[in-house]
Amino acid sequence: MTALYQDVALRLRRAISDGTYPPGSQLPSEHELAEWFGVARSTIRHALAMLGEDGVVASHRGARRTVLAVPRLQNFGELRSFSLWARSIGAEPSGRVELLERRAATEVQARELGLSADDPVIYVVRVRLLDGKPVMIERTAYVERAGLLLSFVDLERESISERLEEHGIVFAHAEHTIDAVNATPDDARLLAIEPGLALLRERRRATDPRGQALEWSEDRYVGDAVAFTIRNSIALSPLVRDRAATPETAAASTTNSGN
Amino acid sequence: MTALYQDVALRLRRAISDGTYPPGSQLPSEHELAEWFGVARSTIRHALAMLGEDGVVASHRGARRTVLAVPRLQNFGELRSFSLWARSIGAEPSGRVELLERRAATEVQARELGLSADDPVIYVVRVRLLDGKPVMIERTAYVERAGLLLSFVDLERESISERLEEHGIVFAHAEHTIDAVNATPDDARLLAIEPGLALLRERRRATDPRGQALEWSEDRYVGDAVAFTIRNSIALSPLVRDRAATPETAAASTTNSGN
DNA sequence: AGCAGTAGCTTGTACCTACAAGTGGGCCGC
DNA sequence: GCGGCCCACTTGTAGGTACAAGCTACTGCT
Repeated sequence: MTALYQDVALRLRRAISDGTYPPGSQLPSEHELAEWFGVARSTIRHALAMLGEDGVVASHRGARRTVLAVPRLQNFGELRSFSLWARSIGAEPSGRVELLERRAATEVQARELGLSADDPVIYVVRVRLLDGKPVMIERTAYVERAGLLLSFVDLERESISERLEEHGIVFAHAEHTIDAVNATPDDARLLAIEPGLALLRERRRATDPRGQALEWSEDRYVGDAVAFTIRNSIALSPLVRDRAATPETAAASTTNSGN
Repeated sequence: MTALYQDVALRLRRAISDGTYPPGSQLPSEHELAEWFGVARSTIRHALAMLGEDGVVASHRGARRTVLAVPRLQNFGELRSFSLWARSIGAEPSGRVELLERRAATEVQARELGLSADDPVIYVVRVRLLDGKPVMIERTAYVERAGLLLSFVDLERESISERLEEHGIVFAHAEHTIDAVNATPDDARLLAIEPGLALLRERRRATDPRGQALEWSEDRYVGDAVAFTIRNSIALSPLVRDRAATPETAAASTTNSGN
């Protein structure tokens, strides 16, 4: 079912996690690993490449691979889904729907979702809670195809993305832009915090496997509740530093209705 | 000099950038590309895998690859180096050193850099400016090996990382943790902003190719000047959502001296 | 003892074959 | 006309060979 190289990668991950190859130590050579696992060197290399992408091992021509860090288990689903993430850290997620309506896309939404002006979107504002404490406001515009399925979802308790996947809507790629904003009076009310507190803002565009946009979201996290972590390296750097939020998106996102 | 697959990847990137294969369109098959470029299919696959890691193309068994987005040129160096990044967006970077001293590592610094308690670090506080406007405070602890070379660097004008690489100190991996904090009075004074303004905080641990820690830094960006962007996908997700800054690091980083 | 040169090991690159798994369009029958 | 089936095409997986490039440890010379 799963590919051989994925199985090998998983077993290597486990070997690193359980201390067989602690951070700072060197891995056996590709040749040795291939012999032990009974696979070709190319398969071992494929598996090790995955660990390299996750920043778990470093490699250099001529020298054996070095273990950089213990692998983190978080996957794409946990990143996109608040519910999945919450449960993975042992907290109880819940949600409170502030707004749910079908309406014409704003200019920003149309551009980000690849729609024409005034095409309809499903707009949802939810406050997300961890163990009953509000930690995030989620203002999401779904394309009609995905959004219409929301009527089948119990938004207060269920994970939207989990249910959508059951209906054949699969989130496969995402682009996240992260900056910091002060809480507006509206934000403060919804999150039960002081106005002006620093919030971590994540604007996210998620697409299906074909690259068709499915949602555009503006999430605001309470600063002392959540952080994002990225690993990168010379070989692989998915993180980009940008200049300034553009004025129109900054202005458009200061109210509930303008996202 | 450069590897074949890197050359192919570059040419494909350019073909996407210049509109030959616009976002949403489909790429030629691996077979066709291999023939056109005069290389093996495995080489084409290697190149396409790189584009996939950058979120530029999506691929699925059975169907041709889809172009997701125009590639961004930013590389690892531009992410680590404020100077390189600034010049790449056409702005003039500069810096103002507020503090530079050799002193014993704090508990946090020792843990992050893999040092023993009271091992010395070189601690630098710099305000970074874009076209003369302060946008970031950088509070960095260097391990002695790297930090001692700082005496050769003109900190007001030059890029630390560029000069260190000339001396054989190479930054190869980094782990970034991003959250939001309100500007302390100290931050506000250094950045010439109002206290309490939302700042984007990036804590960064960078290592050499072997995984040996070189620096631990806490950078604070003015929220409306800089944002970070990440692309990820089901296959590759270097981004991780974390719970809360730990109390000790949050407390330790509220003053100049405590980083 | 100390140093330089080298031989062997290790990873990187490039090529190849073969087959599996999944897509999509065209053809055929109804 | 329309729906279902099938086949050609496309990507994914797994294996292999050969050689290049770079590191390390050892040998042997001074």
